[in-house]
Amino acid sequence: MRIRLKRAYDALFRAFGPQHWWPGDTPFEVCIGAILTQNTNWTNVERAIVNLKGAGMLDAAPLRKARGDRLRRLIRPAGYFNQKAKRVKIFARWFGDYLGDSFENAKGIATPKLRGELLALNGVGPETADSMLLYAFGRAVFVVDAYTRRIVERHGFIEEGATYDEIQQLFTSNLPTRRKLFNEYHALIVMAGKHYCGPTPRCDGCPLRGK
DNA sequence: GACCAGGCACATC
DNA sequence: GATGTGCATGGT
Repeated sequence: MRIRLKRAYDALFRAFGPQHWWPGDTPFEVCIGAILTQNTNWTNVERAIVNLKGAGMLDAAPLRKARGDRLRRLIRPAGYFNQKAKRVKIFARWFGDYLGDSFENAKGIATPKLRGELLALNGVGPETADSMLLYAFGRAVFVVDAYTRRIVERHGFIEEGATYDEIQQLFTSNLPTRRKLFNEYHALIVMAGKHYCGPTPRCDGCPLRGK
């Protein structure tokens, strides 16, 4: 399995090249993007982020102060705007209360502890927490999303119906624990998912065939 | 018009 | 513990 996962990575990297993820200017923006992209197309999220940025609202303090109706209007294109407006506010509050509005203050906190804190927030589940940990906090955590599940199930890396934790362990226990590797691998999986491994498979030309 | 997109919380059994 | 449902926009 170790060698299969490495071969799959190499094939994806050859096919797509470096992805330079996460698409976001600041760690805080990455966290907000992680919430906004829940079950939603990224292009819709981008509109919401542009709106927030234009309103000077892509920071913890203004988000905490923002009126609900204003916030909902700004993030509307990302869908589920009622839920997501609450979740973004909750995250911004936690970011101030727990981290004093600075990612620097997370430096001394062990990754499992930090993950637990994130998971305790309403609106932050395993994928959102792990995306934040990897792409905003710089921790070596493997992100499992819908594409990851489809790909590892279809290509027989794991049995169908595996849990989030099991899929995550498939990667973390068979790859060196490197932040940059986890970062790139997840980004490449999303690319493969978009191009070849959607709900209806388009396996012709998929770099993972036979891997 | 159906289906899909980088989930999550909550109710119910 | 497993399963079902609501949440909502914009592209194909």
